[in-house]
Amino acid sequence: MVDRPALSKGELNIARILWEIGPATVRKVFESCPENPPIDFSTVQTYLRRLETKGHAASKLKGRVRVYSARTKPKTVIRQTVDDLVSRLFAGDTMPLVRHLIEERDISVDDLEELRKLVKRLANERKEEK
Amino acid sequence: MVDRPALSKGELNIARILWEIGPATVRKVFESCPENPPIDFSTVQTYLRRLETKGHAASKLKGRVRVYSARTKPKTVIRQTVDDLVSRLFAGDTMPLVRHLIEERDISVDDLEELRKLVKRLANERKEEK
DNA sequence: AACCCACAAGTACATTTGTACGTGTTGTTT
DNA sequence: AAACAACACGTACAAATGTACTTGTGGGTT
Repeated sequence: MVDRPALSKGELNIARILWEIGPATVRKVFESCPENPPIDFSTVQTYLRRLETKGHAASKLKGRVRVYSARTKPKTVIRQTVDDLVSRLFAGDTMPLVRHLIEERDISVDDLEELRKLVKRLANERKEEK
Repeated sequence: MVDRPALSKGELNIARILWEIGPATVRKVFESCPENPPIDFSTVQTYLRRLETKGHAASKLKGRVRVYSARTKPKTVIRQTVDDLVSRLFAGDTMPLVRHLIEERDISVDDLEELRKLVKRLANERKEEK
């Protein structure tokens, strides 16, 4: 498990697109970027290059174009990023963030219901582990 | 509601300390920093200065020392930071992060119980709103 | 053949961030 | 008074980041 350098905000945006659309040329990624804020083709190119440098993407020349693909899974990067956030904002404690999310951000009734089930399931799993 | 520039990781660390210990001199803040990794007194000083520049802290000379105090509440900064994270990692959708937190990070049985109550309470509040 | 286009690859550059040093000033100790 | 300690304040500087331009090359078009 190599420890890759963390992704910056900009890099992360591009990585997300790459995860979403799968292996793609710079142009494809570029075209998948949101219109706003506008971003330059070569900026995308730079981000992809940096992603590769950091080990989060790989690329290969196919004919005359370079095709990039993700080398890290969303889950991994998400975990790293969230770990980082939790440690910085809440001294490593998970619950305050969970509370913040369900209290401060609007969660739909359906989502609440889903949460209820999820909590229940986890509580059960815990019981069995014992 | 002024929109202050976001805090960098380092600045956030210092801001957290300031929130925790309240108005304090550079030295106080410095002494409240974790031993490890070691940080220089003047690094702390710089962070505090930058926090002030960005409007997140205020300071006043008391006699010969400068006393810094937070100008933004944890809640505000937390909201901003989490907003940012959620938008970058999950395209603005809250639930995936909640799921990640309770599934991927170890939550104690007690915390699960607390969550259960919290969800219940919120669900009730929702019902009454209607 | 001459020209144009798309793209790779390298380079550029201002800003932000992490980290710290140097200088001057003012109380404190010898 | 001389020496020192504790700070404020200004400055420094490398690395990371956001953003983009330039140059060269090979295929497609006129």
